[in-house]
Amino acid sequence: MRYDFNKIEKKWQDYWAKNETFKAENNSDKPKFYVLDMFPYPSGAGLHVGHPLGYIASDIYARYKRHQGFNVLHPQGYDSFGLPAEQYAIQTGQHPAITTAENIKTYRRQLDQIGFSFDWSREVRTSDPSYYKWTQWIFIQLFNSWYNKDSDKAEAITELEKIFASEGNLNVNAVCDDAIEPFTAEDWIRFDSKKQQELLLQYRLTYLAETEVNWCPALGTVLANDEIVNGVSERGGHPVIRKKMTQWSMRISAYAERLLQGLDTIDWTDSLKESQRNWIGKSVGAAVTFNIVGHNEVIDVFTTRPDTIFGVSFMTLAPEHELVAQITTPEQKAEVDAYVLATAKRSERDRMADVKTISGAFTGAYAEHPFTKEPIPVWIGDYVLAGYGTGAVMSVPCGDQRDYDFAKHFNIPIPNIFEGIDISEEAFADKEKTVIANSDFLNGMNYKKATKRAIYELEQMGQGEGKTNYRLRDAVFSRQRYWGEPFPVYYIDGMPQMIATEHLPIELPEVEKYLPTETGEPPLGNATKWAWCTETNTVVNNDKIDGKAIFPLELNTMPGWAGSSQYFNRYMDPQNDKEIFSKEAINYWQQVDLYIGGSEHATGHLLYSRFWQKFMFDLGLVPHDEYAKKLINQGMILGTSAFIYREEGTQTYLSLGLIEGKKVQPIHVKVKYVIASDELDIEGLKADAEFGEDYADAKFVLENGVYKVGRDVEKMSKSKYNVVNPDDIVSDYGADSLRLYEMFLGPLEQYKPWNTAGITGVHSFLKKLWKLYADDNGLKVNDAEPTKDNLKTLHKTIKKVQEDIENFSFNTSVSTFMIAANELTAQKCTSKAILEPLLVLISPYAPHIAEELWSQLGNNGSIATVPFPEFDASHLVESSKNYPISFNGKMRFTLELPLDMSKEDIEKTVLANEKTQEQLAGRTPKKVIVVPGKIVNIVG
RNA sequence: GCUCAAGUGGCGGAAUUGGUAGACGCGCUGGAUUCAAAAUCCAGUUUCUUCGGAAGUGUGGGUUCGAUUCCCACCUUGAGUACCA
Repeated sequence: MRYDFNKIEKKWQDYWAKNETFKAENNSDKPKFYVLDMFPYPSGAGLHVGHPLGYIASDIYARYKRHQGFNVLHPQGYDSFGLPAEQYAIQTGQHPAITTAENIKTYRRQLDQIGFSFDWSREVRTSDPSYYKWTQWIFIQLFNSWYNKDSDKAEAITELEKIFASEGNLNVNAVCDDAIEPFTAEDWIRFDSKKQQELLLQYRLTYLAETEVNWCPALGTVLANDEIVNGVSERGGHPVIRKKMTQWSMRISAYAERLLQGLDTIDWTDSLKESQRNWIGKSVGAAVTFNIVGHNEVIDVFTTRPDTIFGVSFMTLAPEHELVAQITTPEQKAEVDAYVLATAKRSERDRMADVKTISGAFTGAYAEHPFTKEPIPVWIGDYVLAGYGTGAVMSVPCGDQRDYDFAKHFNIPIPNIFEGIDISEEAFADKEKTVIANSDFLNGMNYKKATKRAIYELEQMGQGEGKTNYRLRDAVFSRQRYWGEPFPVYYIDGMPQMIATEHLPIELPEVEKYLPTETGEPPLGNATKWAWCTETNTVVNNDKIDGKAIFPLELNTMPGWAGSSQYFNRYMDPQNDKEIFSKEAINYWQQVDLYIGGSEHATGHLLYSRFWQKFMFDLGLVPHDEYAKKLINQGMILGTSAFIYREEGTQTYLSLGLIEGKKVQPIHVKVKYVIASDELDIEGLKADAEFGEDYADAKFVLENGVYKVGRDVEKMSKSKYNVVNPDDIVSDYGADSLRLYEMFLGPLEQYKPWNTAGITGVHSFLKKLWKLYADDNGLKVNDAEPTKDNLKTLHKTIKKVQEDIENFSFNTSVSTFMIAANELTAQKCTSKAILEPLLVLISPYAPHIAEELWSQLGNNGSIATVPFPEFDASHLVESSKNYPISFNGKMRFTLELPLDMSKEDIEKTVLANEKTQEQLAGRTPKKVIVVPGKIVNIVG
C-alpha cells in the first residue's frame, strides 16, 4: 500500500461533497460554534499560496470543534462586486457578471482541492440579486432611522416626525447635520412636503449631502480615504483630486462613542483595536466662542486645552473658513486673497508632503478674549484644516509647538502661562507637569483642575462648553461605478424616495458601456431601462418618465463595503427570501465565535460592519451589538524572489558567488526554476515559454558546477515572479502537505517567507506516518497491547496538540506530530489503541490521509465528528527526573534522581557527586538552590 | 513625529506561571543503498576552543540563586497613522 495522495485526496473530497459532511444545521442539541473567514474577492489571477493561510487555520479550528462535539458553522462565499471586473468590462465589453462567475469557478476549484470543511450550501455572493436584496433592505432601514442621543440608539424616523408635529425640533437631541434651523410644531405642520423631507434628510442615518469627495478621473469614481495610498488610488495608482458632489453618506459618526466603547468588550488584537481607536480619534476638551471686534459673527473653536486659554495670543482660521472673506480688512485683502488662492492651488498631497514650511496671512481683524477682553489678531494658515473640528483654532504658542512655530515665524508674542517653565526654545505640552500661571482665576492650578474651572467659567458666560470631538467622519456611500449594488431609490422633484421593501431586489440594469456618460453621470446613466413606475412597481424604460407616476432611479451604486457589512449574519440563513435571517437562526448562532482575516481591513470593513451590527442591534434584529467575539489577523506569506546577475552590457550571467566587484544587474527569474539550495535550473529557464528566448544567447558562469541565484524576501506579486500557485503544490505534494506546511512556516499572525524547498519536510513526515500504518504487504496495525512508551507518546501528543489548537499555535502542533511519528516509528508501534486515536489528532490538519487510514482501519463513515481523544495524565507520570545541575545559573551537567527524593537528599547527593567537586574546584558553595522536579543551582 | 508589533544558528522557527537556549523542519557535511540518479535510511551540524572547557537570544544597564522570558534606556526592521487643535 502506497501513499497515493492525489488519489486519496480526490476520493475524500468527493465523499465530503456527496455526503454533505460539513453541512451545519440551524437547530441542534449540540452547542454551536461559528468559525468565519473574511470572504475573498474573486480576482482573475486566482489563489496564490499566501491566500489560504487564514482559511487553513480556521479550517483546523472548525474541524477540531467538530471533534469536540460542536455544531460548527463554517461558511464561505464571495465579495464579488468590485472594480477589477468592471475595469475588465470597460476594456473588453464582457459583462462583469460573466467575468465574476468565471473567476468564482476558479476559486472554488482551488479551494476545493485544499480540502476545506466549508458548508457550501450556505455560499453567498454579494453580487447575487438574492443577496443584495438584503443589502438594499438594510439601506432602507438606515434611511428610515435617526439617532436619538437621549436613548443613545437608532429609532424610527416616523417617531421623529411625531415629535416634530407635536413640539418641533427644539428639544430633539439627535445626531444630525450641523446648523439645522430651529422650528416649532406649527412651523412643521405649515411646511410643505418637500421642505419636511429636506429637514428629515438631515436626521436620517443615511442621507444625501453635498460632500467634497476624492474624485479619481481615470477610474471615473469616488474613492474612500482608505482607498487612496500616498495621494493616488490604491487600485491602479491614478491621481486623485477634490471635487464637490451630491452623495449618499452614512452617519457612522453617531456611533463613534459606542464603536469606541465596544472595543473593550471584544477579544480582538490590540493593534487592531488601537487602529480603530486612532481612526475614531476621540478628543475631550471644550468648544469656545470668540467674539469678533466690530462684527456680529463669532469664531467657534475646539480646544483640548481650555486650561491654557490665557495663553492665547492669536487665532488661526483655515484659509477655506467661511468667515475669512467677511472679516478681512481692506488693507489686508490683497495679501489674504493671494494666500487663499495659493493654498487652493496646492493639492492636498502637496500640503501633506510639505509640513515644515510655515505660511499664513493676517486678516486685519481682531477677536476678543472671553476673559481679558483683550483684542487677539486673527490669522489664516494652512496648518489649520477646514475639515477637522470647526476649522479654526485658538492659538496658544507657549503650549503647542505648531502655534509656537507660527508665532515665531510671524513675530507674534508668546506669553508664558506656565509656572517655572522656560519657553524660549520650544513650546511646553506636558499636561502632567503643568502648573498654570499669569491666568487670573486659574493661577496655581494643574491641568485637570484648570480645565474644569475654565469650562465652568465659559459656561457661566455662555461662551463655551465642555465638548468631545471625534475624528471619525461620516462615510460616503455613493460610488460612480457599474459593478455594485444599485440603490433602491428614485427621485421625485429631486427628493429621494425609497422603494418599498417588498419590491426588492432592484436589479442592476444592462448598459451598453461601463464608463461614465458623456455628461459625466455614472455608468448607470447609460441604461435605457432605469426608471421606476410607482403604479406597477417595476423598473421601466427611461422614456416613460413623466414626473407623475414614473420617476428616474438613482444612478450611483453602493461601495465595496456595503455587501460585506452584514454577510456574517446572512450565512446563518442564506436562502431566506422573507427575512434577512430568521429569528430562530440568529438566536441559535448568535454571533461569530472566531473570525480570521487580514489586518488590512482594520479601519474599513471591520469598522463599518461593527457600525451596521450596532444599528441592527438597535432595531432589535440581532442579539449582540458586536458580531465577532474573537478576531485573529493572519500574517502575510511573502515570496522569496530569485535573482540572476547580468554583467552590465553583456549576455553573461554570473553566479551569486562571482559578482563581487563586478558591475551587474540583478534580474528577477521565476522561482519555479530554482531547485533546492538556490540552484538555477538553466535548461528550464531557457525552455520557458514566456522568457526562454531572452536567454538563447546567454552565457551562465557557474561556481562549483552550478549557478547559484540571489534571494530576497518580497511581497508575492506577479511582477516579481515569486508567486507560487497552490495548484502546483497540491499536484506535487498533496493538499495535506500544503496545509501542514503553511502552518509549519511559523506563528499564524506573523509575516513569513514561503520557500517551496522546505515542503519536503512535512511531505516526508506524511509518508512516515503512512508507513506506521501500512507497508508493501498492506495494513500492519494490530490489536497488540500498547506499551508504556506508546501510551506516553500518544498522551503527551494529545495534551500538546489540544493546547496548541486552543492557543492558535498551529506551527508547534505540526512539530509535535513529527515527534510523535518519529517516536512511534522508533518504538515499532503497531497497536491500534495508539494509532487509531492518533488519526483523530491529525485529522484537522491533514484530513485526507486521516480519513483514508481511518477507513483502512475498518471504520465506517467520516472521521470528521469522531470525539477528540481524552488526555490521561497518568501515562505521563515519571518516577525520576534528569535534573539539570547548574553552577551560578549555568547548566553544567545532568543527574538522574528519583522524583520523590527530598530537598535535603538531593542537595547531599549532588554535592557528593564527583562532577560537582570538579566544577567547584575546591571552592565551598555559598548556597544551594533545589527546586524539586525542576533544577539544582549551586552558587559559589 | 505618534501608535502597535517584532529582533534567537546559513534559513523558517521552538522554549505555555523566570528553571537544561536552539525542539521540529529546511539547507549543509559524511556514510549506507544504487551502474548512476531520485527516493529511503544512519550519523553530525550555534560560535570559539589549548578538546579540559568557555561564550552566546539586537545594544547597554538593572532585579534575581537563576532572565530569550520581568524592569529602564537605546538601536534596527515591519505595519498603521499624521499639520487632528
